[in-house]
Amino acid sequence: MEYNFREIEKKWQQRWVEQKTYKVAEDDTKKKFYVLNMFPYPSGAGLHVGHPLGYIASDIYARYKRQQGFNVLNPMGYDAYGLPAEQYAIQTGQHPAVTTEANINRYREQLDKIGFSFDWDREVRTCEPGYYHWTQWAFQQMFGSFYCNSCQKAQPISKLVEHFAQKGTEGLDVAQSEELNFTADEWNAMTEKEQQETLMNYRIAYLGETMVNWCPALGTVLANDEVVDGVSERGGFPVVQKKMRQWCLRVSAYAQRLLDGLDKIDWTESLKETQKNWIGRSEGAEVQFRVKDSDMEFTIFTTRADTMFGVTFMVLAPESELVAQLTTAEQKEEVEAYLDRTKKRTERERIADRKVTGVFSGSYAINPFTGEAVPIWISDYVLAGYGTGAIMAVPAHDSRDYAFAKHFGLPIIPLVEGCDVSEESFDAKEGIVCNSPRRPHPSLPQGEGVKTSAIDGQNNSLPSLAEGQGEGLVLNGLTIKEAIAATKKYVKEHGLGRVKVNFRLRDAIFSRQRYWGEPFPVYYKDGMPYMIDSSKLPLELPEVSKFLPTETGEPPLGNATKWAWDVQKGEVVDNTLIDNVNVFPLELNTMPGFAGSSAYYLRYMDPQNDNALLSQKAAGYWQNVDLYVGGTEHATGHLIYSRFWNKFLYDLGVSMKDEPFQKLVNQGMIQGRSNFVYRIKDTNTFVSHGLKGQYDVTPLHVDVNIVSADVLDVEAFKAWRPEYNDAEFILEDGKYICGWAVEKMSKSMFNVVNPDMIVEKYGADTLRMYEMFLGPVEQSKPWDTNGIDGVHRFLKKLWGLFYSRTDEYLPTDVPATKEELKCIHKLIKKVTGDIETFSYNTSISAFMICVNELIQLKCRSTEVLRLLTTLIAPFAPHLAEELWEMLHSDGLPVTSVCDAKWPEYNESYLVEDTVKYTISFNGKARFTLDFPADADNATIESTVMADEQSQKWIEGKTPKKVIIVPKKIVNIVL
RNA sequence: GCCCAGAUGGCGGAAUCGGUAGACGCGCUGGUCUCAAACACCAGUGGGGUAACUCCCAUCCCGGUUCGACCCCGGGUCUGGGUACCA
Repeated sequence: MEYNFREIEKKWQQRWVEQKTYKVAEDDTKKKFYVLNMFPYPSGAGLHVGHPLGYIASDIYARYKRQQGFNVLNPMGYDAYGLPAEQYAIQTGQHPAVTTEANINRYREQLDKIGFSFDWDREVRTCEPGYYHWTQWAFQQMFGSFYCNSCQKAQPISKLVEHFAQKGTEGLDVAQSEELNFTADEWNAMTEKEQQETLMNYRIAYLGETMVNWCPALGTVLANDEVVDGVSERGGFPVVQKKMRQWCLRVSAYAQRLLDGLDKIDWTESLKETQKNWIGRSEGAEVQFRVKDSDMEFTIFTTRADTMFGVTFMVLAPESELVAQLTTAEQKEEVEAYLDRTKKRTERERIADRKVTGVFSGSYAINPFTGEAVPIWISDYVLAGYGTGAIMAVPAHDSRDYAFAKHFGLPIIPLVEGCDVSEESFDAKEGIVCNSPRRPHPSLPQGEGVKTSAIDGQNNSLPSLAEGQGEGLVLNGLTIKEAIAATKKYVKEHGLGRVKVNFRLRDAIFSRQRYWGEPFPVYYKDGMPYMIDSSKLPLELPEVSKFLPTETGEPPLGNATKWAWDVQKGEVVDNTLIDNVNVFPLELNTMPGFAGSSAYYLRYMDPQNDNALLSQKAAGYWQNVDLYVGGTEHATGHLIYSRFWNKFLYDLGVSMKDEPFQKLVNQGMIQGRSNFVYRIKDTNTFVSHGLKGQYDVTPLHVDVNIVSADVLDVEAFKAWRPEYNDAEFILEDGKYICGWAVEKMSKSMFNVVNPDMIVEKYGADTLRMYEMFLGPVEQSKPWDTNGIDGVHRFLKKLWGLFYSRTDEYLPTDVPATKEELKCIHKLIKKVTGDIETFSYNTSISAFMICVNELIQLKCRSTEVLRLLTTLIAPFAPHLAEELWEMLHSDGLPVTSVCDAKWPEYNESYLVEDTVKYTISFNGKARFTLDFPADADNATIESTVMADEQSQKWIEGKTPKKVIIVPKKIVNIVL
């Protein structure tokens, strides 16, 4: 009987469905294990061979854990909202729901062929009301919460309102957009609208006026991680900066917790590093600068407090509110021209063109340490969104300030002993501080009302600072680190500013001007947003006549005619009924892609629950994800957002764990292996790869599916495209050899390999094992169908242990021999260890070696074959089920191999009788000798010394040293 | 620019603690079977010299530590990824 994979796979896939083999439920008698894949966006192109890589890896692990007795949750679903379906809808009028559904069905069909152990009863789709109900609910909870810094936790906004009513902002330590100060009386005197607007400053989901990445071509805003090199990640359209009122999530409030949490989870160091950089914690100081001839003051942030004596100018971001206040009348025109110019530049232009630009505001700031008046400039190298949007420039020790100073001829004052700043700035934080304090700089006038900090000649007297500011500061002689600390302390003690930690992580912009996303459960009354009653959720996405923005530039939901909220009835009603008394307009924006993917892992725990995101019981049992498998491209998007989202839900008591994904494995990308043919220029003649050097040729991509082992199927090529019908070929050795290259797998390179085709030709088990055999899961590697025969051959060999070529069923109840047991126990040890470390490729090698050995040994033992079948079940589940069934044809009750207990190896079978030692002289290996496994060092040494071959190498010398490494090597140093 | 990861045969990749390279598979070469091809099976396969045991050279480059280095340390080259005026 042949290994008929088609029949076997069909049979078992059917049986798994019928018997609901992979259905899981909470079971208090078993320990849980939660395996999760990053759910796919169902694109129109279907799956290629790279997509299932991670799913196969996690499926193997899930099956392995199940065999170890764990209750394994291994769900799958679809991230169903997204731009491509909407773009397609705009072009064709086809409703995104329709295309999405069709794509999902295609994905499902493809996935089902591969034999995953998913519990499909738990499937989620982010675009379904039953799912996005809870996305909307979470948003409402964020709207109704603020973040308390002192208790490090989200709190109900009502607590804050109470605090304001009693104490105003006094004693408040909370996350906020800007620092507000008001008294209880002032709060109580505010109108409803004023109070609501004030609360926006604190809510975790808030409506904020922010600079956004506006993509005119897509007609929407994009999050920072959706913008790559100044163009949109999807489509590659230009992006400009624009100020808009948008929903935002106060992710920044959680910055410290997001950073600290990284220490508690089992992710790769490089991914943690990426997140650390993205969060970007920096410790520094905020220092106040007075404006000369004015009572104005402004604050800057610096991490280099030690460079206070090197400040020679100040710079404001063009978008800073200070610009208008500090621009003098005579500079006004020039400043406005500059602002206009910078506003017009797209993000991309700014990146491409790093010219130094800037304009003088006309005002001066007074350095509180030197009393000098330094000019205030405006330049786009300072960002409005970071720190305070204003900096003190120290050209000697910051390369950007240096470039600016050189360009505009501003003074440069070095502050580190022996540093040379004639050509470039000295940015390193090492060396000994000098010039602090120092003599006044001749080109920097003294500010009014501030005493001089002059040092006369060699007199090292302290500089006197602004009146009432106490003792001066001496940094000279300190290391930079010490100087930073000393200055911070001084700043704090003298009320010049405060010590401050800043984060690079920004709040997430949560509005998208799109149709195909979750609608906000929000209506507007008097210009202020209100949440619709949570008992009325979900608020379903309305139908629209077209998917483009309206003529007035409103988002696509502006096209909906039934998109108003009747507060009395608690339902969506026709827009014509809007009276702003009982019926109000609904929000027209929708939520971004990451909204639906931020808590889906929680929903899998209890996917059909209509009363809550999930029950406390389900949450208590499943806790969090034990193993999360997905691509590294989500490092600064999804993996930040969902950690934030989970922490918020944790604060609410909904999620049980502070971190959602305990262990994370990043699967590598599968690249395509493209093939090329070489057309001789201006002809229809193609020359084989080895001879192309003799002609002037154009390489052309050729469909990899008509190439086998780099040999072109010439007839198939002629049939591929009409223009090649009469193509001619110059062959080598009678074959047309193609060139190849590793590229991204994509249609345009004709290198897409479809898993269905592989399954059809070789079977799912071969596909699964081959994908794992290609190399380590974490590594990117090219797909090369050529190697697949080896794995397929192995499965046939495995089958051959059960059926001879003459269709004789081989296994019998003969006792296993010592060699067979040794062989199989070695395998148990190897495979168990490999699965734990995701080294599936080496496990598969071990399987091949073991099966070959068993064939050599003519193994017939059911005992051994049962163990072998158990071990291979996670890798090749269909075949294993079939073999398992055959092994139980003796009348024993047949259960699925999925529940076959994972075996433990017995060390006693693995013990070797003798051990090989390599004998080396002066580190050069010469020969080997066998010793009994329990021989001691003294015996080994004396035997080696007496050995004839050794004597040849020793040549009568007395060895200086003899090193015996257990079971490996004897080295004799002469 | 900064941060991270990596570099081993013709190819994908092995090598647990530093233990004397190249597991396993592909490809290639030769053989068996066949009218022939495919499949299958057997043998060989890092490079170089030799009739041969054996020997020499080989894990990106240079240097170091060690009896011994793909592995540890220092310097450099290249490739991939992240990030980009974050003060």
